[in-house]
Amino acid sequence: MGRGKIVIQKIDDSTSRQVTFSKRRKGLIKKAKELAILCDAEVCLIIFSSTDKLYDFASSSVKSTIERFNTTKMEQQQLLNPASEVKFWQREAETLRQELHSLQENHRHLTGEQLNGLSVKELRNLESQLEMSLRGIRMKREHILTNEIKELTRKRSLLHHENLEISRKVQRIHQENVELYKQVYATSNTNGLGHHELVDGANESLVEVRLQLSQPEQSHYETSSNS
Amino acid sequence: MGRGKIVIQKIDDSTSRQVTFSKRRKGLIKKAKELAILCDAEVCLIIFSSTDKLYDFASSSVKSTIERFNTTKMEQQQLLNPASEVKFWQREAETLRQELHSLQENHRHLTGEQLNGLSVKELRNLESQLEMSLRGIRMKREHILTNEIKELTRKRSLLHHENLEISRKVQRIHQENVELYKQVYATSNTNGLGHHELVDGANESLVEVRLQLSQPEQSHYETSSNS
DNA sequence: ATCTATTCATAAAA
DNA sequence: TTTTTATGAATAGAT
Repeated sequence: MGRGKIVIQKIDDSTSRQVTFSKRRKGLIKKAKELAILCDAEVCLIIFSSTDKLYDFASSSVKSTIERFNTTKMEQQQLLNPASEVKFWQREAETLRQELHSLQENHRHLTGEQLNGLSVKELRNLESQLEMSLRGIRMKREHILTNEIKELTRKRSLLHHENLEISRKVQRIHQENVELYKQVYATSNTNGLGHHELVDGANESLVEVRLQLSQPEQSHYETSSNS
Repeated sequence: MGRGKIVIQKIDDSTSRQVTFSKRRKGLIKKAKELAILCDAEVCLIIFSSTDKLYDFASSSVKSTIERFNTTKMEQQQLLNPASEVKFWQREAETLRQELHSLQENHRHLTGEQLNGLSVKELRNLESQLEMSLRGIRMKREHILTNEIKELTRKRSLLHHENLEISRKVQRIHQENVELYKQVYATSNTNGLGHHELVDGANESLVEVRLQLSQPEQSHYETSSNS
């Protein structure tokens, strides 16, 4: 009941996990209260958050409900002790066996083996179950990819700025070289060196500097790092 | 969430109370499970029905959660003991004082005294709160009246049948009287009694019998018993 | 914390 | 109990 269906599995993002915990805890306690009042029941709810914080609710009191629980369990055991402990474990085993069986069957259905004897409705349910799982997996994947893309975009922008900075520096250095050349040309115009050779030399060093500085910090991602 | 809004108060009809208990218990346990999984929390739920039947759920186990609860409470007390027990009770008192205050204010609002300083939205909420209460009370009253009407209808029908039965009996007696008269008339046609007088006498006794039998068992309701 | 578009839970009836 | 259906509630995601 929200903007979209969700898959029931641990929420990865700790912030939204916290928010959901807050909301659902409130809802759960409200419903526990309502059950107690509407149906005249004794209800007790104990919740430990993932950060070990304790929340509880009890229609009478936690202490008395726990005591009643213990008493009831004791009585059940006493009723059991005389002779029928075997019966209890037989029933327990039967329950577990049934659960196991239905789970095995469900597993066979999910993997697509042994689909015989399923009605159209059951097949539809199966389909939606698989679609839900797929959706959960895809959401997770997309979430990871989105994060990676964000990170790459951030790095790209950083590199871009760095490059601009360096271009400016190189421009300045080039300008300085040109100035230097002019000075040298002006003061030693009579020696054997040609005008063009000196200018070409300045341009070469400029190119070298640009190539050296254009490869800062390698991305730690395995994807291509062309920006 | 159902075919109609309901008021949160003990359900009178034991059958629907049972049905609601069944459904809501299931829903509550489902939500407890979801909270545990989604938010990685430890959740434990203990429910005693109004017929003392025990239902429980725990994300790990009831026993371990109760132990953790006790441990946590102990620690809280130990942290409290050294010097700050006073603080605890101060906070407790402050909380209670605030609850009391807000309840008093709400009471004044509900009774219509002191409505100053309330926004339009708050007044709308107040209205709907009162409407809810009214609805609850009216539903209760109508339920009682419906039951009374049912009961009265049942009694009326009973009385009707009884009356029919008696009418038949009276008819029979009347017939017998007529037969008797005929016999008497036939065997002693010469005495001084007139024909009409005897027939009238039979009719009178018929009327008397009907009146006597038409008022069986008084209704135990305080309402008028005209059927 | 507040707002809504959605999904979910469930009251009533069968 | 369980299923069905119409509706009110809870809440996921966005703000």
